[in-house]
Amino acid sequence: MSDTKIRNMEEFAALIGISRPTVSKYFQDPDSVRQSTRDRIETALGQYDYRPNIFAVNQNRKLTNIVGIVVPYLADPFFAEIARQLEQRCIRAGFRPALYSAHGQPDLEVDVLDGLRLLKPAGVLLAPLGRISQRDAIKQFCREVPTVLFDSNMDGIGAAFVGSDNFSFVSQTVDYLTRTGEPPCFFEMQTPANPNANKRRVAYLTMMDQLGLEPKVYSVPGAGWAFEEIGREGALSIIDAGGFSTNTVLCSNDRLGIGLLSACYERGLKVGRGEGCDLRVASHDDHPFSRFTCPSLTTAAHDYASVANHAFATLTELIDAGGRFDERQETLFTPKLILRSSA
Amino acid sequence: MSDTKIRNMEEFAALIGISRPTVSKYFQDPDSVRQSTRDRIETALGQYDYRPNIFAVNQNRKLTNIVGIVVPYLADPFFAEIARQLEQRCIRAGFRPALYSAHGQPDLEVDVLDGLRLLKPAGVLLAPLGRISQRDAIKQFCREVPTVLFDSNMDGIGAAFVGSDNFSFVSQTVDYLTRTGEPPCFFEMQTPANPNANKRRVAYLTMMDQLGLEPKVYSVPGAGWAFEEIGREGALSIIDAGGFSTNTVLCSNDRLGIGLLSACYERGLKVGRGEGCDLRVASHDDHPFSRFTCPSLTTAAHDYASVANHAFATLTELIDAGGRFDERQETLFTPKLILRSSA
DNA sequence: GAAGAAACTTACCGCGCGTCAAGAAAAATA
DNA sequence: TATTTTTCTTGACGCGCGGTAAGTTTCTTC
Repeated sequence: MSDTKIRNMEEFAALIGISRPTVSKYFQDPDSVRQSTRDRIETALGQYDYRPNIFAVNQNRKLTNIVGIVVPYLADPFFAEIARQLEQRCIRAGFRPALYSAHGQPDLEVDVLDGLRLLKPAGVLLAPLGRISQRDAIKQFCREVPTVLFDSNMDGIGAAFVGSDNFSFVSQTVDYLTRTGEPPCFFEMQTPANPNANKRRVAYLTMMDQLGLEPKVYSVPGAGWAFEEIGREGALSIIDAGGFSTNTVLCSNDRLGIGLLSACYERGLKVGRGEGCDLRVASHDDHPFSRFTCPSLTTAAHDYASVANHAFATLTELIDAGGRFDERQETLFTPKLILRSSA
Repeated sequence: MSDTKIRNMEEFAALIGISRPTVSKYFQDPDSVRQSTRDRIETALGQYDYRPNIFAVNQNRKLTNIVGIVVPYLADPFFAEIARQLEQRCIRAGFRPALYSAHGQPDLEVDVLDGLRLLKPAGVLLAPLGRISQRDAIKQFCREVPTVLFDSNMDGIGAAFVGSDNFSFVSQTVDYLTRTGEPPCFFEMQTPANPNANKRRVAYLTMMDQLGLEPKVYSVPGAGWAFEEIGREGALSIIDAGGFSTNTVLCSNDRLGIGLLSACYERGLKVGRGEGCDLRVASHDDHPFSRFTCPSLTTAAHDYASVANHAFATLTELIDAGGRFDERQETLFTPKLILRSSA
């Protein structure tokens, strides 16, 4: 590696005796130049430390090779995990991923999108906050930037949506629980941040109705993203007020479930499906930590890999199609029931 | 909000009857123009949807207002949390945070830094992978870009380091555990990814030596970032081989501890400090979920807020100082013992 | 070897903004 | 009002690259 400082493409081209336009062509598509010149450029790249100036490159492009990834709350391991998978797919496909979190705040979500728009990204993978999102701002953004929504759907917004089938989540867990013991009551947040929670409650009510069973929903107070704490506090109240109506609790999501397990432990309730257990607890999402809870959490798992794969594949399709689909696509993946020890 | 599309600063300036250089000055420092012109510009900004082109702006700057934040593994809630706090401080201070994860891979860490260098960031907050980092590449990066390391120190690299005092972590937990029961054995990974783990082991050995007690270290096999799984598997082996040498286990970090708790539960060992408990378990970090484990985990907590505050403050100092300190600064914050039910 | 195709070179403009110098206008001070 | 100071305008250049047109060289193909 030579120490010669190269200031721009002109200098780099001169150094290896090739014209700048040819070098420029190479950087946009290495296959677009003759093999021999490609070799010369690439050996030079090994010798000298030159890479095109990102800002200059992107200034003249209608679109950059940046792909935005926006999640509602990155400190939630579910989103961290899905973001991780999306990022790696972007990198492998030659895009530059730019990862953002709305930190649970609708105004920050808009700020993030505003900032992202300036980057002229080739496309954006967006998991919106949901219910509290500033709908119009997001809609406007999606009109201007090729966007695929994931995890949380918003009617008519974005060129496509990729997520998991909330009804299937609940139908599988309810089915399993009713087959193997008392029918479940449903444990959720009063004011859930995203629409999946509502769909899950509706699915629960529908399933119970279909089975001819009496539904019972516990909506515990609390807002924000501290789900475990909300679940824990809510469960403590319920337990202290006499407990749940059945010995089987189905949580809207794993993080609430983790809080519930914590409350049960604190109150000396034994959770599980074996002899001498007081409560069965099941949940949804397959949160990265749900297999390490005590007891390990029976849950229905997102197909993380498929969601990430398909979301990214849909985005590249969308980009190739010029940023527009004739029809909005919606893809739901079927979750998978994971039996562990809690139910 | 008018629908007139504004293509550049020239048009925007013309529209409000101000010269482009003046508008440019405004965007670099709103206070640098007369109040009356500032008002005219800002009312226009409310009416029309114009913002300077990021790429064009940054092309002519030696440094941008981008602050890079790099963590070794974003799906680890500890890093997600600290990254979240750093990001918000950047935003509040008017920087554009750019968040990256090395996904646990040293080569990706180098790629991330290479990509970051092209962005000409004002500064970078870097938590390196540690032991497996490509030291020379990181050193070179730090020479070129004002960088503050956090969480994981690397001798002589970066202008400053901000982290937690590993010795204090361990001295507090060991002290507490020995005062209140049997002295602890130490539970760790064989090949820890980052240097904090080694410091904690050394601190344990030192403390035990000072107290005149016999140390006992369990180094369980495993590499990578699936700490819970590694802790769980390792603990299962130990338990099945006859158990720990004392009834008190001190884990190198909370994620290993979570795995250990999971193993204990599975084998029917009751963890806690009360009557009828088989094992006391304590740990370090105050992982976001450690208060929801069963039982809740006694641990020593990072002072997240102080680390984030001071790391960011140090970076702004560094930037103001032109990217160089006379002397490398190291700041360690004292962790805080958090007593919960596991020990 | 000639003809045609492919790949290259040279020369130039444009992108949107930072920045500077000179001069004009406005505001503050005397 | 006259003078100084501050702020603004005009005009121009440069940043590093994308892109194009016309001409030249190199590689195919028969």
